[in-house]
Amino acid sequence: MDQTKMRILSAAAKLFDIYGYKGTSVRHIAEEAQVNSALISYHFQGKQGVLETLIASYFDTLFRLVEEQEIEYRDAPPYERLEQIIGLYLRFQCEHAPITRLIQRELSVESMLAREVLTLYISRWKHGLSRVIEMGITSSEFQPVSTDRIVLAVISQMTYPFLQAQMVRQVYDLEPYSEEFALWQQASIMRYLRACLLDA
Amino acid sequence: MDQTKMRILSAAAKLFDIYGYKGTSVRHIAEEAQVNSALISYHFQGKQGVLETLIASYFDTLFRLVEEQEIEYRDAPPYERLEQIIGLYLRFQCEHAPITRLIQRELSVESMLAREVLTLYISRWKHGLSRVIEMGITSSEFQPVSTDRIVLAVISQMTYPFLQAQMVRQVYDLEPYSEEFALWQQASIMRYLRACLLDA
DNA sequence: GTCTATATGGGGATAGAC
DNA sequence: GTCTATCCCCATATAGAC
Repeated sequence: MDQTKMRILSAAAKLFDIYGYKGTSVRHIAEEAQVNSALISYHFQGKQGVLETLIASYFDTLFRLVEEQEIEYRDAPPYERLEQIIGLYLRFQCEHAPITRLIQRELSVESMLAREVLTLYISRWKHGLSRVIEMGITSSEFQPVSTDRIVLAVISQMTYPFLQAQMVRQVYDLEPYSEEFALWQQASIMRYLRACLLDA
Repeated sequence: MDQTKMRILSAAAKLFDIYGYKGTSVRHIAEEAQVNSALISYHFQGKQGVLETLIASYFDTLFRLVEEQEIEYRDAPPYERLEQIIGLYLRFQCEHAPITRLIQRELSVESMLAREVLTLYISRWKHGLSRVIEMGITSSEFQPVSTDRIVLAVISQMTYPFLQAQMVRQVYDLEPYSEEFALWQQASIMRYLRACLLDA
C-alpha cells in the first residue's frame, strides 16, 4: 500500500473517530492527510470506500491474531483460553481505539453497511468468545449457561468504556487507554465469568 | 406543550435514533411529523434545538423518578436500594429507548453539546448509582472497593445492549426490549455486584 | 402559528490537464 | 498519480405573505 493511501486512511480514522463518519468531510480528510481531495475518490471510490477499507482491515488483522493464538493455546484448558482471548480482544481494542470507536458507533445506525458488518464480522467476533465457553460447558468445566447472554455481558464490559472514552475520562476520572485500566478491566470481566461459569 | 411541538419531537426522536443526528435532515423530520419544515426552526431555533430539548426532557424525567424513588426507599438497606435503582434505570432506558440510543451515540463524538451533557447530566446519572454503593461501603455492608470502576462496569452492562440493539437481535438472537431480557440483564448485573461487593 | 419561496453554504464526486 | 476547476445536489435557516 503506497504512502498516499496510508496517509488518507490514518487521517480518516482519526477524524471519523473524533467527529463521526457523517461529521467528517472529504475535504477535511484531505487536509489532515495533506493530500489533494480528489485522490480520495481516486483511490477509494469515495468516502464510503475509505470507511469500508478501514473496517475490513481492522477485522482482518484481528481475526489473524485470533487464529494465531488459537493455535498457540490449542491444548490449554478453557478457563485459560478464555483469559487469553479476552486479553487479546482488550489489547486490540486499545491499540486500534479510533477504529474500534468508529465501528461501534456506526453499527448503531441503520444502514446497509452496518448490516453487512454485523453478518460478516461481528458474528465471528462473538464466536471467538462463545466457542471457548461452549467448549468449557461441553467438558463440564463450566456451568451450563446461556452462552449468548454471557458473551453479550462480557462484550459490553469490554467495549463500552472505549466507545465512551470521553465519559470515562471526564466523569469517572479514569484513563481508558492506560495499562492500569486494561488490567482492572480484565480482572473485572474474569471475576464476572467466574461468578457465572464456575460458582453454582 | 402544543401538539405541533410534540409531533416534531417524537418524529425527531425516532429518526435521530434510526439514522443518527447528522444523518437526519430537518426536511425528513418535518415530513415524518407531517409538519411544515420551517416550523422546526420557529419552535426550536433549528435542528440542534430539537436535540437539546429531547436530551433535557429525557434527563429531567429520569432524575424526577430517581428522586421519587429515593424518598420511597429512604430506609431500605443498600443492597435493596441498589436493586431498585438499577431496575429503575433499566426500565427507563427501555421505555425511552430511542433517546437513550441517540444520547449514547452522540456522546461518543467530539462536540460542545457532548461535553455539556457529560457535565450536566451524566455525572448525576452516575452519582445515582455510586452514592448507594458508597453508602453500603460506609456501613460496612459492602467490601471497600473502587466505586467508580464498579459503576462503570454496571453502566456498561446496562447500556451497551440497548445501544447495539440491532447487533443483539441479529447476532445474539435476543430481543433487548423484551421483559425476559430485562429480567436477565438485572439478574446478571446483580450477580456481578454480589461478586464484587459481598464476596471476599 | 403556519405557509411558500428562497438565500446561502457545504457536501461529494469528477472531467480533463499535467 | 496528482492537481485544478467545477458541477450538481442537498442541507439549514429565514424573509415575508397569510
